[in-house]
Amino acid sequence: MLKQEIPLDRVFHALGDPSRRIMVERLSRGPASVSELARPLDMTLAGVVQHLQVLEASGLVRSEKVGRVRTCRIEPAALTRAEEWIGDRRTTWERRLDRLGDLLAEPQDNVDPSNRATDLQG
Amino acid sequence: MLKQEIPLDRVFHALGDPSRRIMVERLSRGPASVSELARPLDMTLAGVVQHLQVLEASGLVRSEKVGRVRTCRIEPAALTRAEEWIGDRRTTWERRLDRLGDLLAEPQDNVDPSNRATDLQG
DNA sequence: TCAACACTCAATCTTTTGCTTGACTAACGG
DNA sequence: CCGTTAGTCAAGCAAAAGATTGAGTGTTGA
Repeated sequence: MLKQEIPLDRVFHALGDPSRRIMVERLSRGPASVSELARPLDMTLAGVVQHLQVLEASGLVRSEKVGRVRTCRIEPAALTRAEEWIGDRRTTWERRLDRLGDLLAEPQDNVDPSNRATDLQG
Repeated sequence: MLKQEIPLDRVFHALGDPSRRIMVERLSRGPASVSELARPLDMTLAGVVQHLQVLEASGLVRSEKVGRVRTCRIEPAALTRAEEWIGDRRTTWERRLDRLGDLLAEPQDNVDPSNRATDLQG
């Protein structure tokens, strides 16, 4: 297995830096060399390489060197996992709000006390 | 406007910490007090409060104090913005791959040189 | 052949994080 | 009232992060 299931932790952490997000944005438009990634970044090349390492460790980016240029490309799977995590949270609270709505729609008299709205309010 | 457009930067940064993600997970299931949030977190209450501050600064969480208990609840909008950012990246590279597919499907002779696949490979 | 290019590596430095401790305040609850 | 609960605040501290510098390597193109 080449996909060694990198912790979501690293993915979000990697996305937490603005320079790295700019790099990801660029790479979503197509592969790029390290220098290309560095161009918009007011930072030394060495700095960019360090960000690149974080991105690779997070599984968001993959790169390979041919000759003297390293070509980087995005790894969609990692991005998708992060998106899914957020989506899961959304589904959770949406379902909660639905249940809350149902309870409020119910007639006041006829409520099973073992199924109160106690920890649903919000 | 109460929604003062918090930078995506803070949102991703906030999600980059595992303890904070656990807090967000808990809050997506419904509102909670600070102590409740602290329960699964092997950390002092003071530590949790600091994480909470980061979450509030990111717009992911809102809280209000009644009596001596502070009740925290999730702010879905911030989460959605992060999800959308990722979604936008996905759309960008999906479209790119589509264009690439079209080009590969095209007959070799009949290609407009001003519209080459040069920076589409990947 | 050789200068320019595209990195690469290691050391260093500063700032930001994540966390603790300890002292403090303000509700409850009996 | 007074002890417990629930949080708040300010230092302080070790570790991680973001960046720089400077020196070095392998490639490429003229």
